Amino acid sequence: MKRGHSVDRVFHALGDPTRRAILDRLVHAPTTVTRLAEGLGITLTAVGQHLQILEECALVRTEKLGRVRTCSIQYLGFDVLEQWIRDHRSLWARRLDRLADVLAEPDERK
Amino acid sequence: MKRGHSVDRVFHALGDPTRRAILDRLVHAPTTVTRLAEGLGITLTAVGQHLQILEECALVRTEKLGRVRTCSIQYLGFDVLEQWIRDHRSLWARRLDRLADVLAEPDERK
DNA sequence: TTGATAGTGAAGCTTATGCTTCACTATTTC
DNA sequence: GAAATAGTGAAGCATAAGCTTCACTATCAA
Repeated sequence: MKRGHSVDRVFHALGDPTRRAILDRLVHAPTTVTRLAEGLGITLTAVGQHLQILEECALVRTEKLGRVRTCSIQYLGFDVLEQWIRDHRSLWARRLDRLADVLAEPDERK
Repeated sequence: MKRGHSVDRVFHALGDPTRRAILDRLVHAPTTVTRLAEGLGITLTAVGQHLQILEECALVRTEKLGRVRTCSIQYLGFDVLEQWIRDHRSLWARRLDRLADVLAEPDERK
């Protein structure tokens, strides 16, 4: 599927438990592809596929030195996520305010 | 797929753009299944399926009165999401602190 | 009571997703 | 240089996800 917008990609990336497990791991310390694969009990290839997705939405950054690729968490993607929540919270709050206004209006019933 | 934990379900639910579109709609005001279907250009059935998922992870609450089901946003699910981010941020911060400690240590090189 | 309206349930279709295997390329290390 | 190590790429596979259609139920309205 074509994932256009960044919000879209971040949520899609985080929708998978294995990818969140990778982040759980990286949040403690950077690590290599092989170590991730060992910890998760999946192949190197599978990890590589997840990493690609995580990199595309700026949740992870990787760097290859020699033959070993080191992965670390990147907070850019998380910011997108937080912004989304903030936006929704503010709309939600505004709606509650409107509701409060209505309720606060003088009782016009007879 | 069996979705066990609530974090798991919330992220999975939010991973789909149509479901986020539903929330975008509901954050402004509660609405009915039919209206949602019209706005999204999909069938009532499809909306019903999405609603079930959104309800299961406490992102939406619905109530059927007569023959019409009214859907409204529910913030319980969002709390799970925010908590997850907070947890990761704090771990991330701790890691940066450790790094800072290391960097702050008196230079022992000769 | 007849007809329209609002939604539900089951089945099936198509595409996406997560994973594996196998072959292959770089790097180290002995 | 030979053997081990770290990772990549292409192909394929099973399952899941998102939809639709069609048949059906429940409610409201004339």
